[in-house]
Amino acid sequence: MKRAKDKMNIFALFERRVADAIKALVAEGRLPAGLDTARVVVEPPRDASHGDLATNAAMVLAKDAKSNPRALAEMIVEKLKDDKDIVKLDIAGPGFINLTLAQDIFHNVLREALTLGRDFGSSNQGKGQKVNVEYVSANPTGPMHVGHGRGAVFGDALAGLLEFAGYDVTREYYINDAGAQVDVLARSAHLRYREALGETIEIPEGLYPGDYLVPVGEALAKQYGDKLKSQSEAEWLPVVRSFAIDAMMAMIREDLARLDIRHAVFFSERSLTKNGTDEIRKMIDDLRGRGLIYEGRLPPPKGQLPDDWEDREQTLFKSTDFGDDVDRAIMKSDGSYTYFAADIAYHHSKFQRGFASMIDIWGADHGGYVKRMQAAVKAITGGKGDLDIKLCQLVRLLRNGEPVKMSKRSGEFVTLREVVEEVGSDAVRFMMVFRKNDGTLDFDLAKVVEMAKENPVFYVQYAHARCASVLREAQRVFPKIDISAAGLAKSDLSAVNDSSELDLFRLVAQYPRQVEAAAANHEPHRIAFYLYELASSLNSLWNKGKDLPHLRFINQDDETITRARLGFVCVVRDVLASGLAVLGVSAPDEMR
RNA sequence: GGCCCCGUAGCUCAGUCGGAUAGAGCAACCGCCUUCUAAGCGGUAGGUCACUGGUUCGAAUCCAGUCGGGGUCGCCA
Repeated sequence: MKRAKDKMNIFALFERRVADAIKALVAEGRLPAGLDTARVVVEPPRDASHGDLATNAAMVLAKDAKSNPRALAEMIVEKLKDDKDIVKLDIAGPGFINLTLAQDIFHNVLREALTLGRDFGSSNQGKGQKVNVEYVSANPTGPMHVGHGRGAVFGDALAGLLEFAGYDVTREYYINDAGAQVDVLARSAHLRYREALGETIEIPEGLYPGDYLVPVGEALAKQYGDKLKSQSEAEWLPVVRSFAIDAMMAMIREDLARLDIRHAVFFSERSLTKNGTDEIRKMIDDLRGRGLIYEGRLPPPKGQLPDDWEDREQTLFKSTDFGDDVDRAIMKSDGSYTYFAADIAYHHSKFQRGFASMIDIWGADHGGYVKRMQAAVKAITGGKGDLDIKLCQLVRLLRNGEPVKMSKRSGEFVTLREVVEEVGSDAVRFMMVFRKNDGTLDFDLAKVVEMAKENPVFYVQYAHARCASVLREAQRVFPKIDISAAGLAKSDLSAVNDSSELDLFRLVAQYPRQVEAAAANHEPHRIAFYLYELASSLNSLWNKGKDLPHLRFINQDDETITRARLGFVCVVRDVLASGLAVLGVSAPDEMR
């Protein structure tokens, strides 16, 4: 299987052949040994008239080879020219080598794509390496808003992408159930509890006013009667807190499920210090033993000084040893741990669970926290762990270009659930990754449900439906044709050779490469843009059949050509379905 | 003030670990569109890739600085 997958990636395939040519030249003594070929790439040329593939090998190696790029290119071309899969080699510009491939290559790619089906594009890039993707991690104090939704969708799409690229992915959620905010939640819920018992209550400033706690209060009343009413806060708080956190997490999980997001691990911050074990203490002691924890004073922040600033000795982590700008506090003045301290222990737990590779998805407002967390991971893993942190910028919710604001239910914001209910999971999921994560995103509730090319969700799904429709129609016209992928893999594809068809093939052949690049850079948006491009290419070809009937996918008088064209229609359908599946978006067979 | 992110066509944005003549959608203009599933297809026009300098055979991409926008800034989470 591995070999089949690799063979599918023509860029990787010819990268090896170029490398082999260089090796041969070294063996013959015509090039010096020890050349670094890491920067050699084979990529699609910007301009299709330059051929199918281009390599920078000669330019990259010229200096070390003590040669000039064009002379070197000629040597490489000489080695490649006997390759039967290459029909044309040009040296162009500053020393590019342009390769034009035999059409067979594309036909073979198509045939193998048909054979692999949904596996086409997947790879062994990750080699089964364990990766932990932590995302959402919204505080369990209320419903999720649209910003959470972006992180949720981004994280889930990235997880799916990495799985497709051969990583062993664990989806994880960190429940911040230990800070002061969950005490506030408990007090807010307790008020709702008293309300459920018939009291008239008023929610003071600083507590959570949202309606969503009303049912929690009612549930508390049902379970505990008036028992909690006579207790002191010290008595009822842990009970109500735990109850309310569970209720909030149930709500959040329900919201996530509507987007088909399901984490494998829910890790509780509180569990780090439960039942007599204190993982945070252990971690601090360990770091202290290595001289990375000390009592000291931090310089005051520059610029506007906080009102309550006072110079004070603190317990600090020496994050500056690992690239941070200042050392960071790990104990509060009342002796409790900071959030950072718990987070260090949490990431230590990930590492101990076998994740040398960790990815965190955070909101952009946590940008100031990145360096210290990465410093901490370096410290606790001895440099063996890698933490990539992807920041998701704000989502601006619009309706026909006008900002959407406020929601009664949540108390302050439009909830994610409301948005998913209005426009559907597919629109939310696709649009949330139709932007780079580090740019702000406009999400227009009206536009994402339009049936038009400017709405990418629709456009891509429609292209998939069109392929499915063509196959259905073909089955009607030619009942004898086996329209399954396996059946179409037997088609004689050599008749498909119109230039616009070959353009589409080139795009299809890029899919494995796009997946690898997207996975390597942790950028799922590349898949979304690729799918849009593929949909556009298909529709363009479809439209050509209007003026040039001989290019139509179904030709009633020619079963051979029809079989061949159905082959690539099937491949395009499957690539669209595959990419959409990676992003967690459905691929409908018809648009209604 | 420190740190992080962003700055690409009128607007919204892509741009391959540095590669050839910088792309798409929308808007504008021109043409086509009663098709195998309609919601489109083709074309024209539109650019000092914020600015300056550096590295390089080669920079939208890397580095330094400047300007502009956003975020963040000792114990919140």
